[in-house]
Parts: sequence; C-alpha cells; structure tokens
Amino acid sequence: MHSLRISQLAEQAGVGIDTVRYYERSGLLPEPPRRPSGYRDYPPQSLQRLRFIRRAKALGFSLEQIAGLLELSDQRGDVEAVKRLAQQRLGEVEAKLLELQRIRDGLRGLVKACPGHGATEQCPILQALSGETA
Amino acid sequence: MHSLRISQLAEQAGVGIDTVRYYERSGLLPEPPRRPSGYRDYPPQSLQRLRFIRRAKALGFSLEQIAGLLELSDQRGDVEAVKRLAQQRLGEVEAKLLELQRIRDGLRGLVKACPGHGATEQCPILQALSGETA
DNA sequence: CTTGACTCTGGCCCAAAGTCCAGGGTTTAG
DNA sequence: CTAAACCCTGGACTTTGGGCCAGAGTCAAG
Repeated sequence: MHSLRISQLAEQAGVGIDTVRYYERSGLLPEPPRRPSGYRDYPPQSLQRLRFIRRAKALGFSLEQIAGLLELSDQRGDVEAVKRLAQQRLGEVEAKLLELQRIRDGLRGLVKACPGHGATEQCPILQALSGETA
Repeated sequence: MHSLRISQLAEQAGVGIDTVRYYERSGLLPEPPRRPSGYRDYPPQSLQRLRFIRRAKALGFSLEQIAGLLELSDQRGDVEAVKRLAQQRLGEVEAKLLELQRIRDGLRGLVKACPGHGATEQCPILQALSGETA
C-alpha cells in the first residue's frame, strides 16, 4: 500500500506532475527518497501535504504563506516560536474571515433585496466593502 | 470637491498609478472622461470602486472574479440574471468561508494546545485540512 | 515664459505559479 | 526483447498583476 510514484501522487492530490516537482523545488514538499533508478518514491503522507497545499491555495494563501503554515506543523521543538507564528497566522485568517463575511452579507442582502423583479437600485455590495480598514 | 486626477485617485485608494491604468485596460474600472488635454478625470465613485477591488483582492479573489462581483453592482435591469449571478457568487463565498473557518479552528487548536512549552506533537492543522471536499 | 511636477501612450520587464517540451533512461506487458 | 507508458533533468514558455521607463504634451508658480 505504501509508496506512490509521482503520477499517482499527483493524480490523487488533484494537481499536475509538474506542479509536484515545482513544489519540491520550492521547498514546500520535502524531497522524497529515490529508487535506484532515480524515480521519486513518495510516502503516503505526501498526499496529505499536497492536499493541504491545494486547499490553502484555493483560499488565497500564497505558496510562501503556505510554507509558513506548513512550518508550524513540521516544527517539533521551539514551541515558543511555533506558537507565535500560529498566533500571527490566526490573526490574519480572522481578519480575512471578517472581510469575507462582509462580502457574504452584501451578497445575501442583494439576493434578498432582489425578489426576481423590481429595481436593483443601490446594490449593497459596494457599501459592504467601502468600509475603512485601509 | 469633484473629479480627481489619476495620481490623487491612486493615492487615496492606496494603489499605484499604473495599477489604475491597468484596471482600466482590463475593464475593471470604466474609462473616465478626459479633459481636453487628454488627462483622465475621475468621478469620486471611482475611489469606492478601486477600494473595493483592493479589498477583494486581499481576500484572494482574482481580478476576473472581482469583475464578476462588480458586474452585479453595475447591472441595472435584467434583475433575474443579476439574482442568479449573485446567488452563484454567494455560494462561492460561503464555501470559502467554510474552508477559512476550518483553518482558523485548526490554528486556534494549535495555539491552545500549545501552552508555550511542551511537545507540539500532533499538530492539528494538518488534520484540520485533510478533510474531504475534494 | 520658463521650470518643475504631472499626464499621456506604448512598450519592455518582473515575480509567482505553474506548463510544456526535448532528449534520454526505466519498467512492464505481451 | 521490444513497444508503450513512465520517469528524469534542464530549460523555455505562459498567465496574472502589475512596475518602470522614454518621449512628448500639459499645467501651475514664480
């Protein structure tokens, strides 16, 4: 059951083969062991990691930020530093959540205010986002 | 009080001048009227629009997606179509929210589980993201 | 009326995040 | 043993979202 090769890993994670190699080059995915032929031989955890990356990316994190998140889970020891990093990310994520909620509320308002007919008038989403947080 | 020129608009919106022109080229910002000299002469609403774009971008929306959001507020008439579009966007935004909440919960768990010392052990963020939503 | 700050267009350049060969080994099924 | 299907490295190419000139016109102050 163990050990995937790159095409299987890529497919199961829903990314391209080149993407996998690119992540390795970028340090997001650790270099896997190689078979004598030179083929990469991935342990199944790689799959989790790749999926994590894919989902985080879908949320608008850059690969660099994702690297930061992954560091958290990789670190054993220096718990202090890990905690600080986590708190910082948490702050960022919470801020993002607040803004996204405003967008959601704006859209909800739009959908509700718009019973399928009548004037769209003052669409609320611009309002919802014209707030301060410069 | 009316009518900004490009440098003022850019500065007040917190973006570069080239960015403003780029958004115009991309259709995100409507072409403003010109003075006889050819200078762009922005109405103050442009500022709201630019700020909206900036914030949405910070949330991980691509310019193309932002164009979709803006379309909603631009449309007057064909209320049916607007509503459908809004509902679709709403779905997307809600999905994003759910995923972000999972990340937040994972990070919170990590922060809490990590009292500043002791073993990091099984960091929860990988778990928090290894869920299904393929 | 000149100087400095601003604007115009057009074009070239950049980083991020891949994508796509080419040329050459490897593995496996028939 | 040979063909199909994989994998390797290295490098070129692409798209997105701008940044950065050059050369030329414009505007405001002194």
